[in-house]
Amino acid sequence: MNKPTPLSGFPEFLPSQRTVEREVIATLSRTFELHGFGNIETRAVEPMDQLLRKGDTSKEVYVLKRLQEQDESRDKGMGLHFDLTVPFARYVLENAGKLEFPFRRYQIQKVWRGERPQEGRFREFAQADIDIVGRDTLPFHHDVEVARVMLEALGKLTFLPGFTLQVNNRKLIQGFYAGLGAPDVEETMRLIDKLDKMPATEVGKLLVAEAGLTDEQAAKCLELATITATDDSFVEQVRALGIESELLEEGLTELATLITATAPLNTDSVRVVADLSIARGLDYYTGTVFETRLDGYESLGSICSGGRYDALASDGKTTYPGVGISLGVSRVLVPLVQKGVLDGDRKVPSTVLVAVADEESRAEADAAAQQLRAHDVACEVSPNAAKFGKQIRFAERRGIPYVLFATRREDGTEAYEIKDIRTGDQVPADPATWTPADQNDLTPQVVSTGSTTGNDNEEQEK
RNA sequence: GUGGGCGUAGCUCAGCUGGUAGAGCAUCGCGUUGUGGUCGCGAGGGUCGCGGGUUCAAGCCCCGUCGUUCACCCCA
Repeated sequence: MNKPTPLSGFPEFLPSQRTVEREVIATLSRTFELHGFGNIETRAVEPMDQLLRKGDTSKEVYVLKRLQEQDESRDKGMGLHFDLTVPFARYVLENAGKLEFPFRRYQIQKVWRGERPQEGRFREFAQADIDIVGRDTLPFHHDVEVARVMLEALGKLTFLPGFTLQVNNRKLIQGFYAGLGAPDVEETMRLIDKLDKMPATEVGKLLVAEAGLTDEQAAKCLELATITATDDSFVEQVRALGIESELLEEGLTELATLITATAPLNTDSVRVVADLSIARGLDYYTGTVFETRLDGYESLGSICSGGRYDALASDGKTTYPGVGISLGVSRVLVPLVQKGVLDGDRKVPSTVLVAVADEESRAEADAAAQQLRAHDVACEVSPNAAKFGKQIRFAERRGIPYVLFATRREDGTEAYEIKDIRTGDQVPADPATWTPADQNDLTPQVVSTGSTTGNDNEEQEK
């Protein structure tokens, strides 16, 4: 068989690299649970009509089909989910009678999109979502809550570069555009969303040409989008533009509340900023919207996004409003791991390699290994009785920090010595009780090599 | 889906206007006969992505194809 070529857009990790991903997932899960979010996992597949509702024809869905399918018209069709929000909405409706509202859950799963892969952009990738959904109503303080929870989680991922959480509010910008007299608020928003990819002057031309704005109106929209603030000072800046509408006021109040409430969570590595250029394309968001940039890796785009959707799900009688935010686990990790910035410190979980002096004594080595495992020290027994130098090198290659040797005392009784191959220190040890001095040696650890600043400087110039 | 770049050893790459396939790192062995890493010496490893064409001769030129990558689109 020929060597298989890797499939682009379907990233896979080596065992040591997987350490990084597992650590991130464990940290996220623990933080979410500390805030009372329960975990669910939904099936990989949804009916096509669920996936394509909201007339979103641009979504590239992977369709599921049986190989021997005879009658295609019989099956209404299934596709792999392209996010975790649509399946969650369906899940809420399906289990509405059994869930406690407001219902909060986290979900860390793979999703699939039939797009052309690029850096940080894949066809199969993992995301971590938290959402809170209410029945009929959901107070605004939950918008603040999801932001706080995600900020706390990101802050715990200390081996990653810093984050900037950018917040805006759809009511604010829609109210502004409407108050301005924009004929097509949706289109205006969609074009404003392009500001991170396109110069403001270009967007201005499009606003006139495609959204039907006058030059003055377009200028006001662009001016609004330049406003950023780390506190509620943006309110005055918006008012200074002289536009008034009820919706705008509502948005200003909400955004100010959120920024003020999350400001105390700012640290060196995690920042919250009101950024009025954030719009989030044409989506189901109705209020708060989030995007997140990773310091030094701005070209990845937003690595953690979400917001408020007043009609996450509806069964016709009851409407379920929600607010949530989703971290692109693969988007963050795959580029950093592939660049070698992040990795695990070993290729195997073992803390100890039990050396084998000769095949006759393998049983003793196995017994010593079991004594280590009995008190949770991961270990493996050398696969062969090669020269000890070879066995030490075997451990070193795998990143196993300790090697256990059986020795024979003068009186003929068996004793053990354990060697820390990083320092060369070798001391007597009892496999029944030995544990490493450093607790971190018990499990593989994430190591951050190289710079955490990334290499986006060239791209930042334009 | 549209347009550009690139496919040579496990990895990173060199290979001039066509003339017998190379380097560094990694791997393995020996020096060093049961405690590694340094150093020295040596060895193994290739359908040059695949198919066709031009030529006395193709890694190199031409056509096709597949893979990959970047940009657009869209987004985690």
